Amino acid sequence: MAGRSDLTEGDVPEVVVLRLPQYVRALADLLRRNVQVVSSQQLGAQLQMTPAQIRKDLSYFGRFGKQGRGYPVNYLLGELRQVLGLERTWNTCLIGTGRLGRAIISYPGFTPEGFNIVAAFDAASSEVGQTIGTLVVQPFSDLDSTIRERDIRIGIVAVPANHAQEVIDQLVKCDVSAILNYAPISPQVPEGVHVRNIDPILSLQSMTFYLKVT
Amino acid sequence: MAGRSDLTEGDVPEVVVLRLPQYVRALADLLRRNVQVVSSQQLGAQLQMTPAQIRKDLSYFGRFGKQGRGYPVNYLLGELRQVLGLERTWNTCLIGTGRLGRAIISYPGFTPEGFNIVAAFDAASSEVGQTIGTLVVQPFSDLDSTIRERDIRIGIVAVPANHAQEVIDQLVKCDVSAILNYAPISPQVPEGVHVRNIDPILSLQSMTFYLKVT
DNA sequence: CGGGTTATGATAATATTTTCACAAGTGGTT
DNA sequence: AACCACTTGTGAAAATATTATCATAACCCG
Repeated sequence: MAGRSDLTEGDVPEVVVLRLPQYVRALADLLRRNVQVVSSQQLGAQLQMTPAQIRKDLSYFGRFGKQGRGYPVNYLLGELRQVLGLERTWNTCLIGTGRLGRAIISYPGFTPEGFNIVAAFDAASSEVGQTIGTLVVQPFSDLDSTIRERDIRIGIVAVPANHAQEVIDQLVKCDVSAILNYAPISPQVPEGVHVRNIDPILSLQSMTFYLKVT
Repeated sequence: MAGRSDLTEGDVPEVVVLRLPQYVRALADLLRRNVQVVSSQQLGAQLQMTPAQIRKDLSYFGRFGKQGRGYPVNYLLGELRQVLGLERTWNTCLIGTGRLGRAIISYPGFTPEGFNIVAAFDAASSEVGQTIGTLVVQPFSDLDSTIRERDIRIGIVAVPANHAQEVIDQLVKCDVSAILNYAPISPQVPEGVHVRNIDPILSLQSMTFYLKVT
């Protein structure tokens, strides 16, 4: 017991966890601009939140700032990356190599952030065997063995809506407990499995509510 | 005063508005499967929420159900679509015609939901004039006039991070008050402007928090 | 080296959101 | 016509989340 971490994951509210990556990104920006120290005030202005909220969020994980000064950007960034588990890389697999799946594979933003798509799967035999970038599309029958061999903990789902739930069930069966879902459904998953939906339609529809009046 | 609507947009919590599109989608599914009536219990099971929450949410907008029966699917769907402003189509414009922007244009999911991308803009003169699908890429100098002529109320931002804020500022200046932002930044916008960020990296990073332990 | 300034971290006060619990309505059955 | 199984809508309570406050620590500067 070195005395460091008492960061009890269990009792951190999920809303807080959802905000942490934003802090990480803001801090990385500041670092790039050579800022050494930042106050909750400044961060709050940048992210459009109250300073109090930022301080409260951070206080779940430790005491990173100094009174009268603010937070050392580099140090806080490192600590938050630690907390989020970003100081390593994560292997992911993609399911569905249609138009969307291919766009995801060729999206250059994942790798620099430590997320590697190391396998791609598709149901269509016409897709299987094709090369996309550096990946060869595999059949579903490979799913379980590949996930375990390559220690894949995150699945990215890009299949049509009518197949998404079964694909997600498959992933869960392979002990994948983090799923980034691009299919336009609300997946049902057992507790302990985390899902984030990427769904531009829902986003748009929640904005038209505010537009409709005028 | 016909007596119908007292749906005061102002005091509906935003969390509720964010959930409404999910209800709409679930109901559309049910309708497709020819289900006539659904209870909050069943809807809740499908969406993994509590029945109480669903009833409470719906009650902000009216009384759509019948005791002992549940909600008429078709009727409730129509009402919610009304509430969200989905009984019309919305013109949108896309800014940024790089890899991501092109993928967005060719995504077939927007049109059936009533969101039409009717204009595309890019800063690069090499892009301007090119044809993507049915669109001709326009220069930024056209932004304001096109937005007003075509009554565009929604902007879709797919430019690199370092230009996203200025593009968003531009859109706001053209009175666009709903922005779907694909750039990996936290945009700053005046109040009254609505932003939804599509950001797979943030989504992934908020899941690794729960994975990191094991 | 000490007074002035600043901004944290902790806690208290609000505000918001979710859940609970139940009266009351519905439709079917006997 | 009385009963029953079911489910809504809604106040009230409980749980969460946000914001305000403030004592105190760290730094700066003359």
